[in-house]
Amino acid sequence: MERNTRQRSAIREAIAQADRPLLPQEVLDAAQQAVPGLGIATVYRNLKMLVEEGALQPVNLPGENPRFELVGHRHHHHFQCRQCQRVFDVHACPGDLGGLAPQGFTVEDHDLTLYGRCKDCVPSNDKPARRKTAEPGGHTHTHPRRC
Amino acid sequence: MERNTRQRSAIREAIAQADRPLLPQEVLDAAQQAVPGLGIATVYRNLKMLVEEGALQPVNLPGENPRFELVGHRHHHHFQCRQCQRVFDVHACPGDLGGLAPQGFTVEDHDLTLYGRCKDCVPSNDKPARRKTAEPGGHTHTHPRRC
DNA sequence: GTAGCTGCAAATTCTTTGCAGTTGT
DNA sequence: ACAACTGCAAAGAATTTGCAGCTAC
Repeated sequence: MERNTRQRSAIREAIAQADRPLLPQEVLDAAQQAVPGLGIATVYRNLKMLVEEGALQPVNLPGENPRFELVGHRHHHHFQCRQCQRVFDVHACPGDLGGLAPQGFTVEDHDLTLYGRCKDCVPSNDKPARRKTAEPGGHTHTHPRRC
Repeated sequence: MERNTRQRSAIREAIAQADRPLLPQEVLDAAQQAVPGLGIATVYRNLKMLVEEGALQPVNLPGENPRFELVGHRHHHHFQCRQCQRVFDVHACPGDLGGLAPQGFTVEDHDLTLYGRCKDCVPSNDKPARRKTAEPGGHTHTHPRRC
């Protein structure tokens, strides 16, 4: 049976409080406010459990490590700010994209990511809104051109 | 100055021959046909160089390790087969998506990934077309719902 | 009381880097 | 000749797993 530990509650709560998908490290930082001794392995284990039991859903963006958010947000996409690197939900969708694939291919689903500046990082503002996740050396950022 | 080694030629050639973006390991496998002793570190080093000099571009899909393809394909998107996991180019685009983001957000670019079955993996066929990249244990596959 | 959970440390996977030897030009 | 390049092995970063002790029920 599944238990209700301080750790699990703190992790679930950290994600519920956030207004955007969080990285495992961000979940750890937030949940440690409530449970100081909390370890990163426990965060990973609980994120996996919570996803499996349907409480959370992973948010995978191109070239980014997985983030996590509550389920219940129905089908939606994401926006990543090029300045502060944070990710936000976008509750809009271009609609049916079945016609875009080559002949003979069957399209079942799609993922869409928008890039630009978030409300807190208007183009003139050069300092990130809040913290900026340290840029891992190996990250090759794709900068897709305009359509 | 930049040199012309057997290794670099083999790597460039492997990618030029492929009809789809390749993972570093796939590049290694292909290039080793021409240069048996080739090491994976050399592949990574050359992929990085070739990207920096503008010969290659990285292809990042959600939750996937980076793949590489030749540049020159103008703005395009990608299709991943749910059966064989291979990735293909899609030379179509839904167009302007600037209207989808929340108030105050500025959209500069976008990434789109389609999921479904490729031509070789029609829905009735349960065996992957060719090789299937071993499924890394940690991979949380997002299965976005229909729009 | 005991199965489930936790923290720590070791293991994995993917990628990068240090180094000594090799090779284009 | 000599700087660029290569293979190997060690180092890194993100994530997973083994294990002995802890704790919710």
